[in-house]
Amino acid sequence: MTQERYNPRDAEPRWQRVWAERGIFETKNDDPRPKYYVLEMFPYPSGRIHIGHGRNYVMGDVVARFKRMKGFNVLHPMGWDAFGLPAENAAIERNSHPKVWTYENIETMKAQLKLLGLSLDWSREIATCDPAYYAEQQKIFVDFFDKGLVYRKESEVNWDPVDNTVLANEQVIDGRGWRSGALVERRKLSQWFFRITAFAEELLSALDTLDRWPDKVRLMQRNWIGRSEGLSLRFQLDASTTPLGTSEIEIYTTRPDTLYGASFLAIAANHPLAEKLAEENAELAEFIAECRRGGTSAEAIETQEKLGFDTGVKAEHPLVPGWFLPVYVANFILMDYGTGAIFGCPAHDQRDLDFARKYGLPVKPVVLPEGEDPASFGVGDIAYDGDGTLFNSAFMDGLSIPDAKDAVAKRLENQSLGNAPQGKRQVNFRLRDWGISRQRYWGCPIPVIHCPSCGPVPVPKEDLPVRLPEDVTFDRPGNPLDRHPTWKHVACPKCGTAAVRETDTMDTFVDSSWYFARFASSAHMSPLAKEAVDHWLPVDQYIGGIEHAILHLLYSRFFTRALTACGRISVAEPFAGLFTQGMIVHETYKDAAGKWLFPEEVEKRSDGTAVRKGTEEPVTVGPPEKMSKSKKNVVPPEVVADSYGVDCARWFMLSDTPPERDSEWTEAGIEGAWRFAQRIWRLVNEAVDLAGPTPVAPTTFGPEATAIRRAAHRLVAHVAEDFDRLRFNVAVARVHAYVNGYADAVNAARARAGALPADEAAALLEGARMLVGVIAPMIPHLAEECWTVLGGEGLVAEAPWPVADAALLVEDEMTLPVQINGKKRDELTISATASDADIEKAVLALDGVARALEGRSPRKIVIVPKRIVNVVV
RNA sequence: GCGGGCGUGGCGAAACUGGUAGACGCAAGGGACUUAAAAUCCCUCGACCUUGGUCAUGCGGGUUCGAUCCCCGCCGCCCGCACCA
Repeated sequence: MTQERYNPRDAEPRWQRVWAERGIFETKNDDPRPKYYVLEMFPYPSGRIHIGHGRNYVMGDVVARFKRMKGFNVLHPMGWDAFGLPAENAAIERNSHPKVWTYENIETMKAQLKLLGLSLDWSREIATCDPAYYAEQQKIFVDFFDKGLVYRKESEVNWDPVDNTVLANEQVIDGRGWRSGALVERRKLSQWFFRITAFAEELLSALDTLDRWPDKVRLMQRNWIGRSEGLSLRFQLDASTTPLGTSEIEIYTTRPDTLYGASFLAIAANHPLAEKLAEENAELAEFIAECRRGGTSAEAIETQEKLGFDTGVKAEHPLVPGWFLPVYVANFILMDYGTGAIFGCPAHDQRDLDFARKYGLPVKPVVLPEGEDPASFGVGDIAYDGDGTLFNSAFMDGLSIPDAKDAVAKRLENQSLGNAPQGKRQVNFRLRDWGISRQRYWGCPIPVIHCPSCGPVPVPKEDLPVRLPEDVTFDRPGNPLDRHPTWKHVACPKCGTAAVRETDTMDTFVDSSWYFARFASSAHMSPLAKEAVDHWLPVDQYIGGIEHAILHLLYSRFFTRALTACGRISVAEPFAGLFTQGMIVHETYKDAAGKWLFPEEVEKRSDGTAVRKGTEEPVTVGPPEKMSKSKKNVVPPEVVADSYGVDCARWFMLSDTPPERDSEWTEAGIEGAWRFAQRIWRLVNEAVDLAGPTPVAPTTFGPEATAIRRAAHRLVAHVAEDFDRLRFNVAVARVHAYVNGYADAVNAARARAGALPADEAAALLEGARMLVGVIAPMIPHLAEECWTVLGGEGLVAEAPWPVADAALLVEDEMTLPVQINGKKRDELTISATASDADIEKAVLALDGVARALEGRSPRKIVIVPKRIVNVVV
């Protein structure tokens, strides 16, 4: 018999060739079987792939292969999120072109991905930087424009005053530009926005329909959208303290009930009133300039020291005539949220309290926690934001918080300021419209022409795409499109006068907000063919990193709605099922000089120390971290493919760690996978050897054969369940457990004198076939090899999922743990159909129970069906 | 700062989300086979007490016949925060 080792270096490329030659992963849109769309978030072509990228794709591949076996017409495509900042950085650093760099990376990474043996339909491959792709995106932009979903407004960017360029948030390090080191400031720019807030309510409420999304992601989106019900309220300003023309400030609050606890008003540094006041007030102007220092990110703004500036303006309390509150400009108030102005109630808001303490403002509690004495209750360093009853609040005294909110809203709705109600109930969202303008070259051009007489005019669809010019240089900072000698100069499509193109390009999140719909059309179809999109969407299983939980997924949900609103598609939600996988981490290594080393440069000693391979030079081993090029803790797929084979890598990636958690890549782990692969290969060969040529199917099975069959059928049923729930680590554990039992059966069969009875031979072969079917989605190459040995028909990649016989899954006996007062004292094995009375009787007869009872009589016996018995004394 | 998550043996974890805590794997130790090694196979493997117990799921409380799971309060680590993708 062939007891050679399984050789992945021979088998893996061979099977990959067979799959490719037969085109079995190329999906037809007109296939009558039920559809299943599985998609992993497409990669940014950053250079080279490492095994850490692979986990995502391998998990998707298991799903794709499993669903194929289950009889679905599976769509499993791949593409490239190819626009973005790193290509421009590479262009600057190595004086190459972003396009050249990007396509070189795509070529490399595609070859690497192919090594993994993924069942991808490469015929639908896309790259977002392909004009064929972004042409459609520009059409979508024009559709959105026509539908009123695009508009222009001013918003702030990170400005590097030395390089005179806009910086991304990640390019701002500790408030300074990453190249120039200059202090970054916020600067206003006119930019394009998608009106995502038009769908805020729906994006929120539809989260309830996404029952195959992780709760945590839905919660994050809910909080991000941040619907709140509150009151918008206008404060009259003391005319003697304000410049002409400003007589009021409008604020938004979700806590109007605390209005009697107000001690100040605060407005954003870029609030129109602040800017107007600054014209007359040099000190304030200086303060505002100070506020503008630093980046635009919420993180930067909210972690900086809270500062305020008393403008001298006084605002009259709407409920207490003659009570004036000071108006501050504060660096933590965001112009983008609400009205860019708040009233501060220090007793019941921590940020307001910190501010009040800093500037010596009064702190007056108006909500009394239950059980506190109104005479003595005070607030120290911690604001009270809990439940309670209103006090110190005139007509609201004694009311609950919700009742007080209602009462004060009613009062202010009926109170006039100017000719309008002073207060208005208002639903507010934290979600802001999506700014898509980027002052960069390597992105999709925004198809707009700015005409001096017509204003911004969308480029007519027949003139699309607006192509990126390729003759650009990156020898100085700024956007090459803007300084290109000819590209932007065009005639206005409306009136023909000399006009200029928009030189901003789109946020790369736009590219990834519809790519999943692009895959629905095969290569020769139009890029967003409605029929195809409506057929394939939603994606049945989407897999990607948790870092995309909010932005990418929310933008994609918006796009689906906006495209539907434009009549381009009819889809409610883009992703019916979502799974967020963890990263692969690896130890890091540094040599004596502190330089990072690749894992293959390091030799680990049995005493736990490590040295540089082939030397005595000590190496410092660091804790496992996310695989990254910069720290060199990466394992390239080629290295694995050339040694253990990619099946072992796939098996290892699926083993042990739950897929949503980070998983550590270790040499020992991959060795374990190798041993297991060899073990399967040996067992399958041995089973074929023992059972001989395909035996006649027996009609009855003896106890040995039945035991083998029970285990196999149970394996099939359990693993199918595990795959459906994406619990790959549990599936792997089940396969291990099964193989342990199967090996025992093979050993027993071998030890048996004489020929193997036909029923056992048949059971062994069935057990092997089922095993191979079950592992096929996970380690497809080895499975094909085993399938051949077992005489399976065709390819296992195209074989149906094995069918588990329900009759073999039921147990006729059960073993119940027996507890006394919640501690396990004994076990009871009894017929699975035993009644509670039978169980009770049998339990009391147990030795362990009698011993534990020590003559006492049980007070109560809790019987949980098929689970446990607890005797309470 | 705000929002979200995670925490179980030496290590990765499992436990059908209220019912035997530690399945399965890795590492380690012992043994068999071998001239030897590799490979393979068998056994041991949370801690503490000499059977049987006691203690153990980050820490401290609570609810329950029973808590890794639910509630309250801490500690530590990770992710996101709108121009990284």
